[in-house]
This record gives sequence, C-alpha cells and structure tokens, in this order.
Amino acid sequence: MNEQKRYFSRELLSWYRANRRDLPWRRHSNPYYTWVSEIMLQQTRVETVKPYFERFIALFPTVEALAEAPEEEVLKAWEGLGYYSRARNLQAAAREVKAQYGGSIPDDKAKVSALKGIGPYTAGAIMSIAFNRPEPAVDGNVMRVLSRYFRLHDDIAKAGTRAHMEHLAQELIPEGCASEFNQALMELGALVCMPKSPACLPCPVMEHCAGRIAGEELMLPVKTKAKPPKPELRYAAIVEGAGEHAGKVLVRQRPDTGLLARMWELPHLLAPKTGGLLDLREEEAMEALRHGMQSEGVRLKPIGHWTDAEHTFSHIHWQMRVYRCVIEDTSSGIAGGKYAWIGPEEMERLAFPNLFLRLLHAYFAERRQNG
DNA sequence: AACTCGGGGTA
DNA sequence: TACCCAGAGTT
Repeated sequence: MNEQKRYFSRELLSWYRANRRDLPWRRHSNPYYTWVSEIMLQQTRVETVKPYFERFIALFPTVEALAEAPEEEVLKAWEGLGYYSRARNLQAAAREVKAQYGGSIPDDKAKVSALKGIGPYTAGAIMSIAFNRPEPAVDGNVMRVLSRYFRLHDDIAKAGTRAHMEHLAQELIPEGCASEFNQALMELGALVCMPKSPACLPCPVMEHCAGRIAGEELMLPVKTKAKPPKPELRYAAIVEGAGEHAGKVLVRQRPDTGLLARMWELPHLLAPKTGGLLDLREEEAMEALRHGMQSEGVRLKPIGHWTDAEHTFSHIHWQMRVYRCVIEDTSSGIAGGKYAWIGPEEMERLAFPNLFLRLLHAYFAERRQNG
C-alpha cells in the first residue's frame, strides 16, 4: 500500500477518535441497534432518523420484540420515514433471526447478507460496525470521499463503480479497526467532505487529497443525474361521514405491493387524460371522481373543491385536487376490509404517508373550528 | 442496466 | 429549483 493510502487511514482514524458524534445508536454496542439504525439511515439523514430510532427501540427493544409485534405497529412506527418496504423487510428479517439464530444476529457475512433488506452496503456496515470485521461499507458518502481523495472520475451512479470502491475501501481499513474506520469514512463525508461545499481547510486528509490538489473537489464525484419525476394529476375525495359515521372520514388501504404498500390514504384516482390537456373543468373533475369511485363500489357525491396538495416521490410528482364528498348510499356498505371510517383517534393506529397525514390533520382541525 | 421505492434538508 | 442523503429489490 502506498503512502497516500497509509496517510489517509492513519489521519482519518485519528480525526474520528476526536470528532465522532454522539448518536443514539452509538451509545451502546448492540448489533440490533446497528442493524436498525443502518436500515433507517438508507437514503435518510441522521437528524431525521434520530427521533425515529429512539421511538422504535423503545417500542421494539430487541429482535424478539420486533419479531413478535403486529406488522401494523411496525409500519406505524415507520410512518413518515419513507421507503416503507424497509420496515416490512426489517421485521421479516427479525422473524428470520429469531427463528434461525435464536434472536442473535449472526457474525457471518453470508448469513447477514441473506436477510431481507440487507444489501451490500448494509451487510458491510453491520459486519464492520457491530463485529469489527474488515468488510467495506460503501455508500454515497464513502464514494464521494474516495472519488475526491483519489481523484477518481468513475460515474458513481453506475453499478460497476461500487465494486471498485469496495476493493479500495477494504484495502484502507487499518488492522483491527474496521468498526471505527468505516464510521470515520462516513463521518468525514457527513461533516467535512460534503456534497456541495466541502470544508477542505479543516479536513484531516486535505494534504494528500488528489481531487483538491487538482482543484476538482467541486466537480467530484462524477454522477449522471436522475431523470425528473413524472407529473400526475390526481383527484382525491374527503368523504364526510353521516349518521353513525358522523365526524369521521373514509380512508382506504393500499395494495400489498408497489408504491406505499399497505399504507392508508384518502381515496383518489389518476385524472383521465383529455386529449393532451391535463386539466379538467371542476364539474368534469368531480364527475370523474364520482364515476371512478363508483367502479370501486363506493357511491359518493362530490360537493365542491376543498384544497390542493402536492407531493413528490423519487419518480412521480402528484398534483392532487381534493373534493369534499358525501356518501350517497350507505346501505350498500363499503366492500371488503379495504375501506374504513376513521376519526382522530383511529388515525393514531393506522399508518399514513405524510401527504395524507397532513390532509387529515388539516381536515380534523378545520372541523374542530367550524363545528 | 434501468426502474421502483419517500421524504426532507440545503445551497 | 436542483441535488443529495449511512440503498435494496425487482425486472
């Protein structure tokens, strides 16, 4: 190994020992904490994860507790965090760990990698952080740091690049210090070698950083940009209950797979296309909503426009127009367990994506004010 | 290799 | 606005 690499490992480790953040999942050495935190941290910032992690561990303190919990409670604990398959995969894996390994996460990379929701990065993170095994844990942070320090122009959006980075990252791990070193690499990316404005002056390895020396720290890493989310106009119904359902609204559970799987939502549908024009007149929109809901067995009458809402996912942008509706025919009932009438109390048990969480809170707040 | 899967922070 | 974030699973 050359001097640039030895310098990097030595100085980074030393810097980390003096600058490591006090994070909830670092307070105790517990492979379950490492596991839960790493799943939550996928594509999610540290500050966002902190309160979720605290609540999650309080609710499900051990692998067994998580394995034995109802899935709805796990989804509810994940509400608002996004990428909800992470929560379902985490619990499925916890059940596997309980059944196959007596509740202890195996100190074995192949077995850890085989668990649901654990890919190359998370397997490396668990093996290194929890068990101090010299495995690379290459995420976006690490690829950015390595791209800059070694001045690598490989496109980090390409799959092949990660393999190269993993080889390099593994080589850099100091003997017996995998846990600290891998966390140091990510800590540097988060605190110093940031995406937009890297703080090179206080950086512990700036002296031999090839990217900075070449004046390329702002152009690295090279990454092809993602295509913009596809816009979708949607019509949603806020259905006000009457009679025994007074004060409640109609909600619907999403299918078992796909976007927001098994989460609850306001009933809504994709607006029919109108010969190139995306927008419809108000009456036509309400008719489309009535007709679409009727085909699902829900007979309702839109009364008028209530509010608009927008929400952007990674690949879709929803523009949602929400209409006040009343139920037309309660005698037919709402078929299946897919629909439910809920008030503010029932809301506390069902898991909603943030878009609908905000709409429901706004609606119930409005009801409390207007009576 | 490309697409699917949330939500929010930040410049 | 645009980009990014302690990525994984599916096709």
